[in-house]
Amino acid sequence: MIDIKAFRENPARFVQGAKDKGMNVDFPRLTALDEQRRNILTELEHKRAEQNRLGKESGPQIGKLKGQLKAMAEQDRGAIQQQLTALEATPIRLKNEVAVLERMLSDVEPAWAELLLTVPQPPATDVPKGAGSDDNIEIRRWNPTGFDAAKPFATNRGFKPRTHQELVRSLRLVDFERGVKMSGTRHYVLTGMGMRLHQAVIRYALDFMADQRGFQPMGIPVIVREECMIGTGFFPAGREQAYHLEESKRGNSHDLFLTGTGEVGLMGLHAEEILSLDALPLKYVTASTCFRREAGAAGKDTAGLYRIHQFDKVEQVVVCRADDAESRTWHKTMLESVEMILQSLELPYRLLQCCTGDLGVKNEDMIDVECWMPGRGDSTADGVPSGAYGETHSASRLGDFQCRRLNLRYKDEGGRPTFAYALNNTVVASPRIMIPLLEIHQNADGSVTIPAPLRKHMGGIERIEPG
RNA sequence: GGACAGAUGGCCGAGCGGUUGAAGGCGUCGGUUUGCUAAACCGAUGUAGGGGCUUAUACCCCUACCGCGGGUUCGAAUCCCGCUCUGUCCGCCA
Repeated sequence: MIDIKAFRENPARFVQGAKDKGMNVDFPRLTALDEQRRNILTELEHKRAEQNRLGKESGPQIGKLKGQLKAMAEQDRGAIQQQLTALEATPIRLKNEVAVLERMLSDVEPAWAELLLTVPQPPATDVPKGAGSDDNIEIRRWNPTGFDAAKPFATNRGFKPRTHQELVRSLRLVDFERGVKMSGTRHYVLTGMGMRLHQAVIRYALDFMADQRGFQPMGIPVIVREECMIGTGFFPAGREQAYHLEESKRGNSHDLFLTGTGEVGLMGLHAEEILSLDALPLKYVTASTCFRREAGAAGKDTAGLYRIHQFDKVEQVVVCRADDAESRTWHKTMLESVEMILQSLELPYRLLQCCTGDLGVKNEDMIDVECWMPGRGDSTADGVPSGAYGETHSASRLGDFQCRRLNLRYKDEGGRPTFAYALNNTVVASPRIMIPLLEIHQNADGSVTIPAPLRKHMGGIERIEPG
């Protein structure tokens, strides 16, 4: 959520920000509602102040007179009753006026709040402008020794690559048919060494973050209340992306939602809290199952492990002081962890600075990491895929957008409660990462070499052999 | 699933329908005293919104907040209704 005060002072910044992100927000309506709301509020507060003043002045008198009235004989009550009526006239008038204003407020307030939630965080000033992912700017590439992703796989390795779909079938790592039988399209079953490879990479990433990078490992709920989804900025915009458990229809108090990323659980942890300065920065890492409906992605990446409804992800999150420079430093540090892991797995990758049009509602700066996947891309004349980079990671800086919604604050040096800044970044998401893992490390004989760091999590084997 | 009990500030814990943003205690911060520490004493110590003043802090004023939402009343932490949450006991259970 944006700061409404910042919006009043400089609406142009938010209007431009939404425009650069390619998002439509009814700003004139927001301005109008905000003004109405403020005017009503001001008047209401004046009336209430008057009420309070009278309550102290004439209130006790009224009470005394009412007491006298009770103790009196019928015929003597007239004079006192008159006094009472006079004393009560103004408070009763105020009461009615307040009621009218309150009704007016309840007309504008909900619409105002709802609209405010839809205003996106403006992109950081140095984020390149652009319409969509085609305008993202490559920052750098990395290749393992002996492999150059700029050249075809066959040139690098001396044989034609199999796609991950072919590999998981011949190596019996994934059973798509039974996955679909049980749960429908975009579902799958990990089998045998497929499950072990999946577990190995998740476990390796979590351990790496905990042991080498000082992040606190957490196990968090993946079933959460709506407040968590709104607080982390996934709702209302992404409502269609989340699985919805309609518990209220079964007589329970709250509906629940399956989270699409561990970020929701990690950020929800300290919602509604005021942290002490020395508690920061929070550095959390979690491994959690993620659920995505992939609404609106019909027909896209339908085959294979690329786009699926359920997967596991190791996610890192940092909550730090409201300081732009500090947030940028953490952004680099988090990405460095990702690069260390990808390099240790010997996967070619590149970093992309996302342009304004590719940002979401909640982030002001985002860098995507794409791994080279030999089985992706258009097929060449001989029917072999050309290979292409595919997104495997995403690292976002959110400013205070998320913490503002979550009401997550800390006491700054001067003791003032301040909304913290938040960042999040994929450490590794599997099975998607298994695509480059299998495709890059495949051998001419159809086997796949397991990168050294994963072997101890796979019973010590070095290769997955066909058959 | 059944039966009870409860929800008040950073924490514990009082609170008659009006003078209670809320006693008392603890904690924290500042000060005094003191070889140091400790103790003692004095003072301060919630959040949000709006306004004033200001270059900006500071400061001043107003409003709201005693789980949440309604209601009664001239006036609600206090009375009434609904909801949520927490705890305890019993049952069931991976």
